[in-house]
Amino acid sequence: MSYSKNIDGWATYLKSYNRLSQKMEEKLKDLGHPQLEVYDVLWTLEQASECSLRFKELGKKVFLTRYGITRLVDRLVEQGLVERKVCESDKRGVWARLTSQGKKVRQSMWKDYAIIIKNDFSNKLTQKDHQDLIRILSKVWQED
Amino acid sequence: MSYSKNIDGWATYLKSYNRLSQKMEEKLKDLGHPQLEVYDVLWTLEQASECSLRFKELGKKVFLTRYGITRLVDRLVEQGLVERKVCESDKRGVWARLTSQGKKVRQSMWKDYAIIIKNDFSNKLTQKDHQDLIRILSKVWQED
DNA sequence: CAAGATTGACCCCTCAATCTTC
DNA sequence: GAAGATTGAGGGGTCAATCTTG
Repeated sequence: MSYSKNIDGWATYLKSYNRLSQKMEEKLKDLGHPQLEVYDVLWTLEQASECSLRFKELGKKVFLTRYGITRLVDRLVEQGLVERKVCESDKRGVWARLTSQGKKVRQSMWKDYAIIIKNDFSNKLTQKDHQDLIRILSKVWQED
Repeated sequence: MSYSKNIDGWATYLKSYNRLSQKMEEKLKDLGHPQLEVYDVLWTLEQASECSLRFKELGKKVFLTRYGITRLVDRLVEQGLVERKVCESDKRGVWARLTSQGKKVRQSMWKDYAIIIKNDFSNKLTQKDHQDLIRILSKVWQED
């Protein structure tokens, strides 16, 4: 993948992300934590009002495709990290709600995750690097 | 994920990559192409001397874990894109070699992939952005 | 019929166990 | 016994078909 300078940017982006995220996920797993996707769901719910979101909304906010949401949440329900509740005002919808157990698990993950992020990512960059990176990546992707 | 400025950098990196790569993969799929992982393997082989690599080497150069290599290559062999050959000097090893059909498929993918990269990534950044991005991301990850 | 979610079938990945060759 | 690769079982993603409610 080295046809031109512009392509090299993409190649570096692709490769650095995959290498780094794989390495970090491995560390989390070795510490007995769930995958990053689980963290993403738990954290997304915790940020929401009353720790609740409709499946539809949750699917949009999380990185996963909407296909996976039902089954992923099912697993979290089995583990007691999330509750589900049919929406009363529109019975087509379903709410997912973070349980107190779910909050504990997220906090426990964060304790290690934060250290990993700092060691493998943040501490390798200067403040200006961070600013530049955010500015540049925001150009190729904007929040919904 | 907004505990501090340093964490925000990671969060932006994570989210931008997942959103963008998902969108680009979708476009490739809609055009009837295989997944990016397949491109990665074909291109890695094409760059190698005589379009051949040992499985071990291929697994290291590609983003995937080594676990997936046997089965992924099996699929590519079934599709006639790759050949396999036992290594004569060390019969524990196996060589994977890109076929002419595999070259054609990679070129066909690249025709569309290059356009997608330019539209969704390269053209949104300045030359300096590209340089900065490569410089920054190289700090968090160095090639083997 | 549309929206939201679930299900079934299929595909692929993961990991540990295994096989062959060194 | 170690290195390189394969296999089987189980987990999980993907997509189309389906079900329910609006």
